[in-house]
Amino acid sequence: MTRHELPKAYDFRDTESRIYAMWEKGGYFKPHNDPNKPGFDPNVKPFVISIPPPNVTGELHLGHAMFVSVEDLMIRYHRMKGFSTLWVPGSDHAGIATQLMVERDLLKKEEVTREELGRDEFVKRTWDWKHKYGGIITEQIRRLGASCDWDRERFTLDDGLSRSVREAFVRLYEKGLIYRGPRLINWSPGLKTAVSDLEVEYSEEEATLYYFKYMLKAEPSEGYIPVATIRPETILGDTAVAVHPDDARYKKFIGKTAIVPIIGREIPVIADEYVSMEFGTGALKITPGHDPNDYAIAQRHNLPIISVLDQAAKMNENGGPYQGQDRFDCRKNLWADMKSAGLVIKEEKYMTTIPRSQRGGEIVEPMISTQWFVKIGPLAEAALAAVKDDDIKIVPERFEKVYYNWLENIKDWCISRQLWWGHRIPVWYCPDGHMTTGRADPTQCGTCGSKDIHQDEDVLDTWFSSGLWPFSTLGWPDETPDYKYFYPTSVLETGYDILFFWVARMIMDGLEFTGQVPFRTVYLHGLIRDEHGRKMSKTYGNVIDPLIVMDELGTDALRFTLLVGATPGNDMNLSVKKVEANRNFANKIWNAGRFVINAVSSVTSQVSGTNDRSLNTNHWTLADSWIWAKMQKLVRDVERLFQTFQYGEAGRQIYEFLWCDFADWYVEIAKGQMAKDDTRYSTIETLARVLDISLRLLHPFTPFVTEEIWGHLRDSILQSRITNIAADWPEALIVAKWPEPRDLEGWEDAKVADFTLIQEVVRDIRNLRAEKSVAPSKRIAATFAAGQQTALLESQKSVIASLAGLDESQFAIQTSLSSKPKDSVALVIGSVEIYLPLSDMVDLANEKARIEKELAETQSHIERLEKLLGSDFANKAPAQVVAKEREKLAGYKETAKKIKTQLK
RNA sequence: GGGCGUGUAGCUCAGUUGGUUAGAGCGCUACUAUCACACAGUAGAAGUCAGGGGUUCGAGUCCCUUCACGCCCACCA
Repeated sequence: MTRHELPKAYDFRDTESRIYAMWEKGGYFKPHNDPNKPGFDPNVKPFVISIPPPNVTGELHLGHAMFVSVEDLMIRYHRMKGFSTLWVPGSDHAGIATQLMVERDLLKKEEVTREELGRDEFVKRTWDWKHKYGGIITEQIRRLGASCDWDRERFTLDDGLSRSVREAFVRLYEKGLIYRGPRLINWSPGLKTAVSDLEVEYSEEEATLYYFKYMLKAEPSEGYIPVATIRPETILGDTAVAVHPDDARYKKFIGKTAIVPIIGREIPVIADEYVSMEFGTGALKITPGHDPNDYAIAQRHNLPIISVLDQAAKMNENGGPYQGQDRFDCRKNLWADMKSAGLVIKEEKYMTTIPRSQRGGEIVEPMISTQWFVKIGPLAEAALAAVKDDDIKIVPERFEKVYYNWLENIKDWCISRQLWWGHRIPVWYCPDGHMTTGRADPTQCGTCGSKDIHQDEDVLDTWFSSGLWPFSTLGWPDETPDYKYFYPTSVLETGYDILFFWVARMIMDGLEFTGQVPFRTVYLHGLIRDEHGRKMSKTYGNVIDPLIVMDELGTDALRFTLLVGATPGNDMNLSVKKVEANRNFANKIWNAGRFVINAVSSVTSQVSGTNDRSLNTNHWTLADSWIWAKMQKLVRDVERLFQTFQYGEAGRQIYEFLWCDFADWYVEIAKGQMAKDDTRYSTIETLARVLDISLRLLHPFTPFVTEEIWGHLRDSILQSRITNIAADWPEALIVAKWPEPRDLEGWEDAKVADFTLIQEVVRDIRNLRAEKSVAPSKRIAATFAAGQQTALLESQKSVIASLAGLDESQFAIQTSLSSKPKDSVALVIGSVEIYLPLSDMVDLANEKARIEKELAETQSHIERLEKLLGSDFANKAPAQVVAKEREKLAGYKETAKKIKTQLK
């Protein structure tokens, strides 16, 4: 069978889609041990991740690329380790975001508002939108190489998940953990809905602090109380003026009556310790309808609550003459009127925190509104305990503190939203106001039997359904085979920015509804910023589009960059340059692979000693032993690093091994070894073995190029006459076995040390040649006086010759020399002296300077080490460490001695 | 106000049980179209590991402290 020549450069465009289709068609993304299929073995360990469901309306951004890279790495690693892996994909209906997008679209295309369409029609249109565009994001996630089980894909509004939501709501309701009532909540006037505390962002901004007079009733001699506010329009909703009980200035006013400016309403002056005497004027206007602190004070003093804003944040009927005005217009007008009335004291610029909507950025108003809440205390306690008791581990650990802090101070969760797109609250009201809920839609009031019932108009916060995600996607509340086998999931991986929004809520919900933690480990990745650490934003124009990056540089390059450039929990700065570097790495893998594959394919005749699948180290050259020892060390290190979630470091080490050890050194030496009959086949075997293992280790990072090359390697091996390669060769790398760390056999350290000396010799000669401007193609003669290393160097003569550009026919290695060869320059490495006949090309004076410089360097090392070894170090440091330093010292001393003889 | 993170080569960053010559990529300098790869190779220059103090035989790594930048949480009008 003839094979096509592999192209010189890796063509990821052609490869990626083909490979992905092959994986999907092969069914490799499915758990190999499926509880729904015959032959299921409950003893096989599952490894499960629920995808953080992207917004169904979303477009792929780097955050998605990050989580897919990390999660796919975890999944692929465990799949290769033999776990029955399941990665559940899906998307989130994203209430507000989606509704807004569809609204905008309708307005643009049909010039129609949702109110004009009506609720049913609007929801239908939104579903149409979802069916049309909902697949885009999942298609884009496939491009990243995500090995999700797409047959188990879920959507937070699909029938099954809607049933989970219903079940969860009813359970909480029945337990008394859900209640409805008027409370002060965050209101978004633009969206006309309540939002939760988490959806409000506070920004430090300059505002105006308005000082004015709160006039007192009765005799004018009693005067006024000065008060300051940032929001004058709320004066209209004041129901008290508060001062500190011990405040000498205002004590006399406590219990008196104040007059609300312009509208003339009478309100009491009260005393409350909350008021700070030092701050502002020391007196506080109390607007319980529009300020959380004032609300709390009003509760204590039984004050009435007056709302002055409507849903669009315009002044309502309590706004007196300002009714109908926008909140900011009212502020201006009211202040002007107060000025005319002589009530104004002064205005001051003031830095303060302004609450803004996370979506849209408009100023959020605290408002009294009737909403649904989850009594979160009991849930939070359990969630707190789960992490404290180590049932759940958070990586990196420092986020546990953040998590504790949030849960310890958590407030009830407002779960109702005045939207149309979402899970409608499953509660029905009769004309008498009785509430009825249930797992099925009721036909009559559960209290009075009235058939005249209507469902609550609100929908649930999107995060209510997201909180159930790890188990709702597996079939809960039914005890499905999937749920029983795959739940709890293994790792929850996401950005630290949604620790509260999502992770904490899943933990609370998981414990509440399933009685188990929803996952064992939380792995938090950082946020991606631009190359200078700035947030990526459209206004800055510094957004990197992962789709474009993948088009231009390949998916593997992007994935490797995100995985290797990041530390868990730390933000990462990304630049296209980095991705380019990793595109080069993919190409390096490709070409190293191409070399090995060609070598394997070149073996067309039966090789003796085949079918020996064990390693026969006796036939190995030094380089063979060295690369094998390095390889095994890498396998051990990668395993250790993976176990501790240090994926970046693992990736770096594989990169370094493949590029520096394997490609730069071993492959170069292999070229020579393959030219000789006695080492040809064992060299090809070693090349193939090392490449195979490297590709396996690298596969979770760069799945496409490794799969492609491995496939060619596999074919070439199965077709060649070399059969004694100890490896399993399944049909695809994605399901190949993860390399198991081997025990050390004892010879490794010595071989590595020997090879390191060869590397030093080669490097020093190359260095000298470069320094002396010897043409790289020129082969030069050499004489070695190698002392104890004579046998070693003699055995590596051709390796040294080819790598250092020596002429093997004029290359002598002796134990010692009676005299220094004439017209030569010398190098000294420990006890090895190297003479190169270059003196015709060099200035002898310079040459002397070079040697003197080397001597000086060596002697400084000697001094340093002698000092070190003369100190307490020798007594107190571990013997091994001391011995290592002693060895070094001996080496330097040897070098110095030899150099000195040169100078004579 | 509380908590956390970061500060290592010109740039972007690694460096997890403290081991004595601090690494990578990019960029820079010189050389090389050699038969895996110029998306490459070889060689090189470049760092008082933010400052100070401490623990230790030994500190980029642990402790204290100062400075700079960033983030999160929090009800002071």
